[in-house]
Amino acid sequence: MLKIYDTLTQSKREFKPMVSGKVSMYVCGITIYDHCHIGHGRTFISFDVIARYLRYKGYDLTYVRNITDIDDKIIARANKNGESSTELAERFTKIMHDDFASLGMLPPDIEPKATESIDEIIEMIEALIEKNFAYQGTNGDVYYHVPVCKDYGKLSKQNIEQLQAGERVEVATDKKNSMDFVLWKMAKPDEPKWSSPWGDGRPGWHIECSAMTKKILGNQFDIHGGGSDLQFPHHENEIAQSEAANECCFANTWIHTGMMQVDREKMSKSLGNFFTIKDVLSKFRAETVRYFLLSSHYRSQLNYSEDNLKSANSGLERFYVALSDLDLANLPEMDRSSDYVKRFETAMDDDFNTPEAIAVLFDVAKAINRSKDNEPTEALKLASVLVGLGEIIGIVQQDPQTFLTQAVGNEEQDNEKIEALIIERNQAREDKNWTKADEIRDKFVEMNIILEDKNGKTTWRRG
RNA sequence: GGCUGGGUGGCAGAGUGGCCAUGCUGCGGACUGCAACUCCGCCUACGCCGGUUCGAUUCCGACCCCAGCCUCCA
Repeated sequence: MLKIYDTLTQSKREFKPMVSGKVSMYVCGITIYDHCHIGHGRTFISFDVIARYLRYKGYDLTYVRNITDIDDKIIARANKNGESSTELAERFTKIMHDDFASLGMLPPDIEPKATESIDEIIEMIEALIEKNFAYQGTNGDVYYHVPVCKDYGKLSKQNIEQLQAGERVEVATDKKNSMDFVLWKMAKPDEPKWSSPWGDGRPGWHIECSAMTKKILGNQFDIHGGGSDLQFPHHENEIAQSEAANECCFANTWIHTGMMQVDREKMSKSLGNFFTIKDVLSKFRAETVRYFLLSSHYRSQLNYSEDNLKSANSGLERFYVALSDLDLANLPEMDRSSDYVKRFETAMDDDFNTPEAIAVLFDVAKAINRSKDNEPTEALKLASVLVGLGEIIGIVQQDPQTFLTQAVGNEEQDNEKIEALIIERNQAREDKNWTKADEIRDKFVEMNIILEDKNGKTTWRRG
């Protein structure tokens, strides 16, 4: 039985989709104007694993992840670069796709863009005005009037009075209430714009997600996710807009991921303490990064550090060392009734507990190592479990030798030279010239390469 | 100030009212020409103070500390 922690009710609840066997999931993607950093990677890898596991459980999943491709920051950056906001957004969308793919993420089923949903956005704003949840200010901007929403704050457990008490000084606007937020913003000269009943302009932040969920998944759907920093105000405002406009409950389960930290501080653009996915991939293998991101629970904060990445790499090597020397080409089907599989599923059923699930994989690896020499059939069966379970979370899918010998990040790939030196050393060993053999091995150490003499064969891997 | 989440062994990180987490590192042993890998074994834990209980790291209360949100944010 799958249980998911729901932010709205602050509890783990048994997951029951609205339509038996089908799941609709909407995840807030990014506002695209720059490179993605590893914090983005963390969130979307979490949802990648959630999507993979839902499918493994047999659900027919529709996974939607949007792109917000029009917003003040995009316009500002495009102006600075001397390109159009469309060009900027398209350029970085491509880069994002590459980055996400290199981390082993499967693409979402649908990836809607705000600029392709303007009609739906306008329709929803019209509905909100008609139902008296929104109004047009004297400057032409259209606002959502928060005090009209009687349960505003239910997701983030805030109430309006407290929020107003803590509000920061802001420039004068013609909002009726300081909590009111923009639905439609009038265009200034030379800004991108779409025509609307209120004048040429663009959608405010928040409304695009309400419009896109409705367009693609309907008024109500199973899962809505995103980073925990979106809980307030973004998701709170989505709820306010959608439930008012649709007169219907919005998402049934809310999933929020924990923030990546650097030196115990949130990684963010404004603090400048971020590492882009490309930065990290220049130093570590993509699979190591993925494993690192899954090695803590998706809801907890995760501290970025190179030591943690190195430790993650060592852990992953353990899996591949266990799999090496096995006839992986003839792997049997994974036996889903195996105890390991059951333990893995129990862990994942408990709010996608990947650290616990990975612990099961290490137990499988140990069992493989024990049986490798004397029970090859058993070892191969266990290997099928390791590879099969690894696939569900997107790790341990490479050829072991490839993983263990591939160059890391910026390292030079010089396998031929390595193989030649190994032959030279083995000749020395045959001649019982231990001094020379050890000298050659010292060279390898300098190259950060570890040799292993096993069963009369020498293999190597990068340390 | 309000609202959330959290404080576990050298590090990372799960979890549980009484029994092994797991990984990385370190130490001892087996294996090895020597190593490496692997296997076997070992080490130091549950922020602090009370309470409930036969028994609490796990439940309750107070306190201390950390992070996130309350501005754009994954």
